[in-house]
Amino acid sequence: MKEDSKSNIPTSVIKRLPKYRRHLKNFLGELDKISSSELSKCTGFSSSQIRQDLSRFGNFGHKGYGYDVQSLYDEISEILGIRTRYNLIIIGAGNLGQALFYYYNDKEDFINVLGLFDVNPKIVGLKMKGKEVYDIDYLTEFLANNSVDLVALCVPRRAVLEIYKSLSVSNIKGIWNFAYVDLPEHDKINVKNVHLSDSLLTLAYRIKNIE
Amino acid sequence: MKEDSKSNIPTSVIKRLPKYRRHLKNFLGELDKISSSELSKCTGFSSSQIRQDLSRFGNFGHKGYGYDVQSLYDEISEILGIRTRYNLIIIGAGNLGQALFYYYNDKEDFINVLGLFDVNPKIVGLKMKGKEVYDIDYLTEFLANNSVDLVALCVPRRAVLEIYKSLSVSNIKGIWNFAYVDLPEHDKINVKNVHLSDSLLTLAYRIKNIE
DNA sequence: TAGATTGTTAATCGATTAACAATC
DNA sequence: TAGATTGTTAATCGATTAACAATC
Repeated sequence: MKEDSKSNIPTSVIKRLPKYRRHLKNFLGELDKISSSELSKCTGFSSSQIRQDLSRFGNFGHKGYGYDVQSLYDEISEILGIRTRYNLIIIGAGNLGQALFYYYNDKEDFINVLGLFDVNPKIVGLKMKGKEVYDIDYLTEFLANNSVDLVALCVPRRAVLEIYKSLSVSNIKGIWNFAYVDLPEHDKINVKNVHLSDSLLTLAYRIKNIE
Repeated sequence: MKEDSKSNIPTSVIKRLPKYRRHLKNFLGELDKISSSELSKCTGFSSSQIRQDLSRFGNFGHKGYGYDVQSLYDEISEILGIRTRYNLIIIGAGNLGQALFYYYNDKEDFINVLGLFDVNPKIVGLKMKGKEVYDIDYLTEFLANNSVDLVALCVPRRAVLEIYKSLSVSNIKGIWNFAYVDLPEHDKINVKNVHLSDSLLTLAYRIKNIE
């Protein structure tokens, strides 16, 4: 990694990295090497863009040869910071919270689900695949006594502010927010607002205007 | 709407429209008018950008006054194409499919959920809020006999290809795809790939690199 | 070696911001 | 009217693409 350029990587570049990684993952064990033009075919990004994106982080390729699939995969994983493990809690154990739970629990190496939180007495205390659903009232204490890195926030809009109060004074590093409100900026906590409804609206636009 | 510029609106502009609309919605009934600089404060986009975005679609503002909240909200809804109603089916009635169902069923005017589809015999035949969970084998027939506009695709990756075959020869207008594969381009069907995992990875990057 | 393909520089293209005349 | 704020043009900034020397 080029130390000096670390923090001025444009967001547009970062957003492409997961897609590179996803396709490389498909080729693991199948291909030894891949060229930027082959990677272009499956990702849809231009080969020129791919080469320029990658060269921001180092010289991963070999002239006249291409990129080693396994090591490029590893490098991108490293850049994304997912060769370490993050402890995650899921707040809101409704359908969306459970969907994320079943998707990430024991499936992705870099995610370790510590537990879920909810207000609903009917599900508080249940165990899902060995992980407990805690009462939301226990959140602050839990945050104080456990090393939580990431929070997936899957609660209704009206519940967000109260929960955010607890989160904002904790040591968590990031919030993956699915509630349909933009969470405010925070000095120490990175927030990723995922607004599913917004993506549906852009699809609606395309349906209407681009036939 | 400026007829001639309709189809060359950049994606970057379209992506901002849902956020404008969301904040305007919050102001409905509270405020009569809003200026681009007030809208800038709550959305985080610059007032200059807001004015330029909006002016692509028409002269919605009044000099020296600002924008009428209600009518700007209506105009943006019109631009996004959500003043008509779309018939939606949800394929895959697991946690994610159900989450979308409970969120959109009878809540958003522009979405009308016709039903859900699944392979699991345990849930096929169930009714959720009056809407049935159909057997996936019934999909092709259903598509032929009903006017389906939109499909939310919430099935595991391995099930996607088979389902896509049916969808690609139907009259649907759009696919909101949550499966972790990129669906191919299609002449008549707009595809919106929502890769939640990719957004988690970009959050991981920020946690590692931007403190 | 000859062919292939990277990494990088320069050129192009597009998107954002600044500024201000028009005008309510 | 005077103050406020739009819509639009021009300037700036950033991102993508094209081209090619370096070299495996």
